[in-house]
Amino acid sequence: MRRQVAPGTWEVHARVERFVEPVVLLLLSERPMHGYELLERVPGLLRDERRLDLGNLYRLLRSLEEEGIVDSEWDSGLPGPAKRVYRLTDAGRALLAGWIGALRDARGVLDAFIARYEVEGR
Amino acid sequence: MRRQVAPGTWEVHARVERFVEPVVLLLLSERPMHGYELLERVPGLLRDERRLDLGNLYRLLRSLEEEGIVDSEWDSGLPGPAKRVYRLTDAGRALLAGWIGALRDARGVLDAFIARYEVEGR
DNA sequence: ACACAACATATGTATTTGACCTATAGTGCC
DNA sequence: GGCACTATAGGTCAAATACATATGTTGTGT
Repeated sequence: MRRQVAPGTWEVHARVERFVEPVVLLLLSERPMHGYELLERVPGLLRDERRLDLGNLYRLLRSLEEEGIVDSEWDSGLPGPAKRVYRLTDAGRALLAGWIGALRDARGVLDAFIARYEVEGR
Repeated sequence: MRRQVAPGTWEVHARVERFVEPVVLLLLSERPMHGYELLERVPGLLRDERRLDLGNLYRLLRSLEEEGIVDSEWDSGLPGPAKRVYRLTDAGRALLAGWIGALRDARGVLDAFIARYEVEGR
């Protein structure tokens, strides 16, 4: 999140808590997908602000399934090892809508913060 | 950060990790202040997205001082108990600048995410 | 047929961050 | 003196994230 690269220069990364969750939901809302494919596609929405941990991604998927936000089935039809394909449920779609509202709020907070910084002669 | 208030309705809060840090830095960049005053002013920039923990705020201030990002002195002149007044150092100003850049990036990530959600017919 | 890289899912554990709770002491007021 | 308020501080626990390792399958090259 932050580290001093030289005296007077900081490398800072600002990240939204649990942001992988809405990213996974959005991708699954576009079409069903298996974990490994999410692993490849999630970083596109995170924009290298954070590297995705594969262990935590698989854990997230299983806990979302326990909550009824996604469901899954094994797909052994296609080439390669069997994949567990996840799809968004109606509850998942509702949760995604909730996330969108929350993220809009967060953007408002950021806007206000940055604007206040810019007000002062800098 | 999220909880189901009714079937089909989620209450979600999206928060930037460690956001209290840049908020404290911005407030101290405007003028020196003591911890208890920050405790009152920080929530204005957080916009009730999160409640501020006083224990963690004091810990943050002391760790920022250890890193040379702020410095402090006791002020027993004014009415009321003695206060430790913090002011931003040059290193602190540099760190705040780093945070601003990071927060702009985070806002970009949010914009892209929300835009992608809106593209689909919803 | 075999080695090997890539695909795919999964578990274990440490560290960091944040939430919640309690402690302590000075000051102003009634 | 008792009480609310100001002010700083520490302890502890749960959640979130980072880092590391395990395990089996499939496709490709030789």
